[in-house]
Amino acid sequence: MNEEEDDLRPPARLRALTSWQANKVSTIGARMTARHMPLTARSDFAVLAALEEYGPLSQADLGRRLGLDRNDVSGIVTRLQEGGYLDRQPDPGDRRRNLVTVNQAGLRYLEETQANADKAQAELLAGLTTDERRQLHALLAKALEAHQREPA
Amino acid sequence: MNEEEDDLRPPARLRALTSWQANKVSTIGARMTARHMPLTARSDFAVLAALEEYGPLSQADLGRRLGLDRNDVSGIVTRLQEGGYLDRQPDPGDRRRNLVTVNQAGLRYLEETQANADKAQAELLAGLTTDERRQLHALLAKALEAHQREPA
DNA sequence: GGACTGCGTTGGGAAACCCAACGTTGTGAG
DNA sequence: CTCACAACGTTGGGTTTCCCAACGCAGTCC
Repeated sequence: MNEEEDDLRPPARLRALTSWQANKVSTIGARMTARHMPLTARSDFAVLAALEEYGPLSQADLGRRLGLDRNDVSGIVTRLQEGGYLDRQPDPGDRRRNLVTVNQAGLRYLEETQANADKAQAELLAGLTTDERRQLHALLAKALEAHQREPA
Repeated sequence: MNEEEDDLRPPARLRALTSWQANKVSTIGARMTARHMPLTARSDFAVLAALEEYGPLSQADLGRRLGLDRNDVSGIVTRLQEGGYLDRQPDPGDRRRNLVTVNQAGLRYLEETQANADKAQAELLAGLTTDERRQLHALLAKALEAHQREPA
């Protein structure tokens, strides 16, 4: 009967907006992610990846690197600390700061989360060839470059 | 002093994730949008665009077309109705449904929002050439196609 | 020493997403 | 014709992300 089964498409005005597309891709990515891990693991992943790559950081630096607000970083770090994945100690050289350091458990958790993220990623990009995935990645990276110095 | 000013980059593990990129692009898009209109106008735009393109729809159909939850559609439609942008009446043929119809004010509001969305879009994609924008749009569209039949 | 700034924390608001329940209304099977 | 079932709209709730504002404390620069 319904000769146009997949005519359930969003309106053209929406499909024309790249920002709407990006939002949809992001949402679907979150759904794929949620199938492999709790959503909070995304923030954990970001923080742990930053600590692994750049070494001990203050929470403010973490926020700047990840584009997160200070208060959100505070919450994430507290959660990770309570989970035993990192250590938080006042910086001896600047006692305003908390020096945040990953430990072994954190690195293990990071790898585990990376594996799950890769699975979600593969599902998200299922419709694209390897070349197309590379192109998409490059274009998104270039679009983001123009907004490096945004508020955070 | 700081020889690596733009070394404030997010960690490589994050930059490698297309889903993280898409999320960032989406967030920046929201920021650009917020500079031109209240954020709620995005949902308004989606609903009005669907009504304009497909004619009167039930709220459930709106949700399916836009990928929104029924309760969220309910709220948006209520807001738009209170703003005088659409009419909501029980479907005579199926009294479970609300038939939602755009009116003239709604169409005007749609065009106004479209103009603001275009401005935000231009700012979001400032770093890309026209060709790159086209490519990015096509790749995102293709990636989304593979997830047409998702939960909603 | 005093103004200024940065840090971490707390509290809060707005928006999107998702789930569960309820009463109402159609539909289809027995 | 009933009765079970499914769809609709509504309400309420929970979670996450992104912001903004304020506070007390610590460093910096004149």
